[in-house]
Amino acid sequence: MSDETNPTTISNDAPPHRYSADLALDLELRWQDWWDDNGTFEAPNPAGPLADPDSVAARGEKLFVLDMFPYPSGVGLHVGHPLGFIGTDVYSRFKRMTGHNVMYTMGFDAFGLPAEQYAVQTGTHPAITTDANIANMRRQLRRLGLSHDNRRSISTTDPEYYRWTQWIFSQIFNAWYDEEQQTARPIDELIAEFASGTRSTPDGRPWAELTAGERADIIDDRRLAYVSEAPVNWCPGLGTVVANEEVTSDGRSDRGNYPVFKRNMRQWMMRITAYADRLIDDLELLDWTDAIKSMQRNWIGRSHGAIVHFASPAGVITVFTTRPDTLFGASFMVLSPEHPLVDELTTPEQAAAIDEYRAEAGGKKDFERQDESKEKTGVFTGSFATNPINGERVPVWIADYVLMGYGTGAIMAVPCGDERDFEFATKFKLPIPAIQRPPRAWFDEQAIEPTLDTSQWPFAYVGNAPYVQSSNDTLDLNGVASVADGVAMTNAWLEANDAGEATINYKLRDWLFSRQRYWGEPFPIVYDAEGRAHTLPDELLPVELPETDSFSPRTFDAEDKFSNPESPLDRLSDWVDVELDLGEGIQTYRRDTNVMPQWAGSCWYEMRYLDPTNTERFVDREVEQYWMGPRTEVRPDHPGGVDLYVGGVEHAVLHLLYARFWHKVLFDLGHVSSKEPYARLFNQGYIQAAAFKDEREIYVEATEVEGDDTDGFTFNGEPVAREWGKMGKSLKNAVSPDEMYDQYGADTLRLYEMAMGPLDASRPWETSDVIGMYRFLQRLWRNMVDEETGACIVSKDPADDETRKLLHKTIDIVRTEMDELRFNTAIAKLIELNNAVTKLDVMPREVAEPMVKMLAPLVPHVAEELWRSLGHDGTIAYVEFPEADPALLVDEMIEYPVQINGKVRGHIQVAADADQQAVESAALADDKVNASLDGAVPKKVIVVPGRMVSIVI
RNA sequence: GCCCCGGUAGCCCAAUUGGCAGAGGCAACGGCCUCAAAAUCCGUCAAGUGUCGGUUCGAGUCCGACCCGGGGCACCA
Repeated sequence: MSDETNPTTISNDAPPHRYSADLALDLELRWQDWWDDNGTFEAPNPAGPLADPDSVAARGEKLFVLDMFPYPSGVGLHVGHPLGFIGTDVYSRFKRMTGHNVMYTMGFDAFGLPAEQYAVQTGTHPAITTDANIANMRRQLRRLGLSHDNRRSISTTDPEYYRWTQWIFSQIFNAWYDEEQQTARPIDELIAEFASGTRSTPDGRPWAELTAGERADIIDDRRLAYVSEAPVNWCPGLGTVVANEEVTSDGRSDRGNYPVFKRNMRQWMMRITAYADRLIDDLELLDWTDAIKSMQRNWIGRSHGAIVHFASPAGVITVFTTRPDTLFGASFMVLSPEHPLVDELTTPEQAAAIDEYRAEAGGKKDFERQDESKEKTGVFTGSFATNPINGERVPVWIADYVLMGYGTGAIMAVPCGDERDFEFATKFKLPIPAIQRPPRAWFDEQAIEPTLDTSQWPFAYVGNAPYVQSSNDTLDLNGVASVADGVAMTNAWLEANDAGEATINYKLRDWLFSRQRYWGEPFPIVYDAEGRAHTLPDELLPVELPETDSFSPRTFDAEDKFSNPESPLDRLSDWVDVELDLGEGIQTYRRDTNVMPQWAGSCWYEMRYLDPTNTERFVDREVEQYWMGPRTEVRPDHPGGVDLYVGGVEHAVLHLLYARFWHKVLFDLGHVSSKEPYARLFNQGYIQAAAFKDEREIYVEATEVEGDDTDGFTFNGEPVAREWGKMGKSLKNAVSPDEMYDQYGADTLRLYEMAMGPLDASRPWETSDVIGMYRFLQRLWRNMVDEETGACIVSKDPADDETRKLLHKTIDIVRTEMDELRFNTAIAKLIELNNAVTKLDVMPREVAEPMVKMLAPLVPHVAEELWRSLGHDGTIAYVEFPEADPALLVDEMIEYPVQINGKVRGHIQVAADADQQAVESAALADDKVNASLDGAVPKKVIVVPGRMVSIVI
């Protein structure tokens, strides 16, 4: 952009004290320094190293405002990133002015793949690039004027931080889940129960008779963090395993988009499934959007049902079903091709077909098998099982529509009531006995006569309907009114006959917690000569990430699913082998060479903000209680946690689920008083931006595109197509905040981002719109400061009544809107007030002072400057926010619109305290109304007090 | 296919939750200033609320069906 067309470039004759980008730059940098020098935004703690109890008392009610933990990216910020940060800053500043002690800071989630991949490419140690990226991001954020308590900023990569991440891991490792008490407990208590005999061992032998190894096996099986040989997601392209939550629905890694394969491997797992019920049930206590809650419920996937045992030549086959009441209709069984009983069930005649099918299924990725549109396939094993409810002999098949990873990996097929089973039965000519009589309407819809001959049915009937052919000697469902009753009766029968029982099944799997990478937290684990895992004692933490030049895991051809992970730490034998005394005398141990996933550091970071320098504990108890303790005055079952958590919706089932899980473990073990980390969650929208593709479908630099909607867009004279997408490098449509600072200053950028729409809505970025907010600040400035001399020009004369009323109405609305995070409407009201004052000859001080206070949260730099200009010392940050005088909010006269049959036909002025009869009389006396009535007699007159009059004729 | 959001002037967005469709900003147009222009300033214009139907004295708002856009889930037994 050339200087001639830059709207903010001040020409030579511009007044010296006009609010310009240069002036904004000057005062913004000055105030940012001032805030830092004076520790303006340091929040006092009630106890611990940052204790300042007097100040805590003086500040008022506590409030913890939190942004989602940012990753310090190497490419820097674009204007889409700070949307939420500006929102939390405005809110924090507002709350400080309304009597709150606000906890507000920001740290960096700095472990992870991008820094490591960059290190591999450039040979620079990830610690160096990470530090540089953090420094750059701190600079960009500081330039925005965010009111962070900088003493509390942390990085997950700092050994003083990950020391406590490792400590928490040790706590989880040394804990087990007591299903009866529904709580995690220290593992020592489990050992004590076994030792004392209050809990019997799995095989019943006394604890004292077990070998050390047998005892350890029993204990290790119960830990909340455990090593297991289980199917995991192996990603050769990344050279590491990844969690279920990190695999996209098309079977690729969410980072890097590489294929992911199911492989059995020995890996660390976290027993998050123990918390499945509490993670669902406690959603009730949270002030989160229904969208996020339903995503979490969906991911955990709790379904109530029953397991049913079918006898077979290979032993009992257990299935999970949500409809045990349909057991009479189970006419065959289907096992997943991977089911362990398949070999034994397969008859010699069927062996070849089964082998072929299993080889084929095994060669497919999960997502290929889950393609719903594809036709059902399967092979008969040759064996039959026995349906326990009616003794029928049912054929056992295998098919890839049954997944080993859900339920028991085997189903009872009820083709008349399940569409998948119906398709399968139809294709393979298996019997489809009817066990419900569908309603007449259902047959009418299919345009067939009602019949129980299922060969006439086009598909399965799913729903509530009377049972038929559903009885044996001891159970009769025929005539039972509802599915719920049928289920209950069948469950009772199953239990009475040892054929199954009611149960709950979850989609959620345990969390795969180890990664074969370099740039992450090392595990605080060593293995003894028998290969048994031990936690290191707390005094040996942190286990620092060893120095090396070779940060890369061995990666493989992305499709090479038979490759094996090789962690970078494996290669560091000096580090791996370690001599320690863990109570058995000095011995040689081998360190665990995995690192933790990136999510580990973000599972508890908000608590470290509270007490960042504490060397005794991850957070002081009293400090945690103060900032995050349950607020029963808000609601009796308040779970505690952060008061306002702002971030994007993309972490719905990753970070938010993992962090809740860790927090609950810490709660159970008595380390924190809050049972949830984030009491209120607000999902901010995204800033989208136009992106342009040329005819080769390649994105072109958006800033260099010319043209508009109606005439079409061109790039270098060639036509290009517009689309909307998330702002970013890949779409070549990023706008850097630095550009905005140069052109307008940070206050204008802040104001624009807050004014362009509600915080939770996604909206397109329009650089050309930013100038509106800049003009507003310019007008505001001009109303208070002489553009020639820089002198304050507000008048000490009182405001006229009308202006005063407008001021108080504005105060009233702005207070409410800011409290509700509706900054866009608050800004509109402030502009309206300023526009009204602009029309006056002078700005009265009576308006100027409250106006500056109201603007202080939004545009803090210019507000501080004007506050000084108005003759005040110090900062405006803790000045009390204006309160409206209720007497000035009511008008003496009210204008009522008068409707006749729904159309506005006139207006009347009535005293505000007039009763309904008086309003009605005034309406009927109005000339225009009478003219419209034209002699007609009103049938009805409706007076809505304070609103309108409606006449029906 | 299922579950969430959202659809209001050319554009971004308001509308006290059933009460006069407009608060604010951009753009456009006109004017002041200027030799001229930019910037600033002053003023003006603009949609009947995605579609169809219903409830009501009165519907952007409530109900029903559908269309479009964004997000999430999906052979989960």
